[in-house]
Amino acid sequence: MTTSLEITHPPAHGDLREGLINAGLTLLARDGTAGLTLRKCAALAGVSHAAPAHHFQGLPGLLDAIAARGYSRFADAMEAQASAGPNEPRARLEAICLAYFDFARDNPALYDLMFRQIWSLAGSGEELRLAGARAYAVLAEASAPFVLPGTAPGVVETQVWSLIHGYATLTLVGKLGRNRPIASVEDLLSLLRRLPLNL
Amino acid sequence: MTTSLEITHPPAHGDLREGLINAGLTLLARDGTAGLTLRKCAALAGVSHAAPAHHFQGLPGLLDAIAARGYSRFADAMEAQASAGPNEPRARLEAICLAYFDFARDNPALYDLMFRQIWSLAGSGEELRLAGARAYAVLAEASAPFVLPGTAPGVVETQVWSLIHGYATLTLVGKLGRNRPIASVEDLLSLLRRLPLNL
DNA sequence: AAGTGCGCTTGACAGTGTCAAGGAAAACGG
DNA sequence: CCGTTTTCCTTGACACTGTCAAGCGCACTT
Repeated sequence: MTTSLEITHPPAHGDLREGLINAGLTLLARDGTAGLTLRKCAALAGVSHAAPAHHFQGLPGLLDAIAARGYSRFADAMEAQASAGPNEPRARLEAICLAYFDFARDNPALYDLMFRQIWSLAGSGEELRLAGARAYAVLAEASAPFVLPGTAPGVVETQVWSLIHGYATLTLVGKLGRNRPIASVEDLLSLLRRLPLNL
Repeated sequence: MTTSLEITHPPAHGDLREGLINAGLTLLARDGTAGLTLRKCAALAGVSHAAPAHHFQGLPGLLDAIAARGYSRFADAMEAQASAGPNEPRARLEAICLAYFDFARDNPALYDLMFRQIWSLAGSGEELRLAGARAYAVLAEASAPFVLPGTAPGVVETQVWSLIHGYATLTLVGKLGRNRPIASVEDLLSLLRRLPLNL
C-alpha cells in the first residue's frame, strides 16, 4: 500500500518545508490536482501525516507555498523565452505569450493550482504575492510598448493577459476544438497584432 | 428563477433528480464550490445520503447534470441580452460579452463548475454536451460577421471566447486589480473593436 | 392475492484535513 | 557534565467526504 517513492534521507533540520513543497510539486505533476494531498505529501517527504501543519498553516498554507513556487518558475520561463528572441516589442510579446501557453500545457495541474487559489486568504501569503507580482511584471513589461499615451497601462496588460489566459484555460479543460477545429496559439496572437505600437 | 427546492415529504416519482439538481444549484450559490457535496445535496432534497447514486453515477454524474443546467441558463442569458439591444453585429457581440461576464460574476461557483469539469469523463454526458454546444452556438453566431473570407470561423470564435473567458476567470479569482487598477469590461472590449467586419 | 422490481435507506469502509496532547531530541544555561 | 527549555515532530482521535453492498418498502403486474 505504500507508494514506491520514499525519501531516504532523514530530513536535515531546515529543509522539511522544502521537501514538502517538492513532494507537492511531484504529486501534482504525476497524479494531477486530485493526487495532491496533505497526507500524501507528508508520506512522500517521509514524515507523519500531521507534520505539514507545523510548517504551513494547514492545507491552504501548503498550497500557497506550492503556488508561489509555481509562479517563480512561471516568471523564469517567460523571461527566458523573451530573452531568447529578438529584442523587438512584437517579438517579445509573442514570445511571452507562447511561453505562457507552453507552461500551462506542460504543467496543467500546477497552473490550475496557481490560478485557482481561492483559499490563499489564509496566510498573508507574502511569498505568493511576491512571486505573482514578478510574473505579472514580465507581462507588463512586454505590454508597455503598446500602451498609448493617455491610457492606463492596465488596459493593454489586461487585454493581453485575458486573451492568453483564457486560451490556456480553455485548452486545458478541453473546451476548445469540440465544436470547431482548434485554433492555434498563432491564430490567437493575430488579434494582438492589431494592437498599435506607441512609437 | 425557479423555484422551491424544498421537498418536504416523500417526493413524487420522477422529480428527485430535479430536486437534487436544484439543491446543488442552491448550495453552489449559497456556500460556494466547497459547499457543494453529495450528502448535503441529498439532505437538502430530503433524501438519504446515498440516494443520488441511483439517479446519477456518483458525484461526477451529479456535477455533470448541474453544469448542464448551468450552460442552459448561460445560453439563455446571452441570448436575452443580445436580443435586447440593436440588431447590429458589433452591438450584438458586445452585448453577448457583457452577458457572459455578468453571468460569471453573478454565479461564480456555478461558472467555475461549468468550466472546470475535468471529471465529466464519467458519463457520456449527452445532456452536458448539448447544453454546452448551445451556449457555444450563441457566441459563434455573434462572431460570424467578423469571419473574414478564407479564414476558419473557429479563429474569431476562439479569439472572442478566450478574451472574455480569461477576463472573467481572472476577475473571479481576484487576480485583476492587484497590481494595477482594474480594467473594465469595456476596456477589454476595445480590443475586439479592432476586429474588421466582413462586409 | 401473490410475485416482482424499482427506489430508496441503512450501515460500513477507506480516505481527507484538522486539532489536542505528548514525546524525543537538540539547544541552552549553569 | 547535567538539568531545563524550546523546537519539531508523532500519535491518536474527530468530523466529514464519496462509494459500495445489502436490504427494506411500496407500487405495479399477473
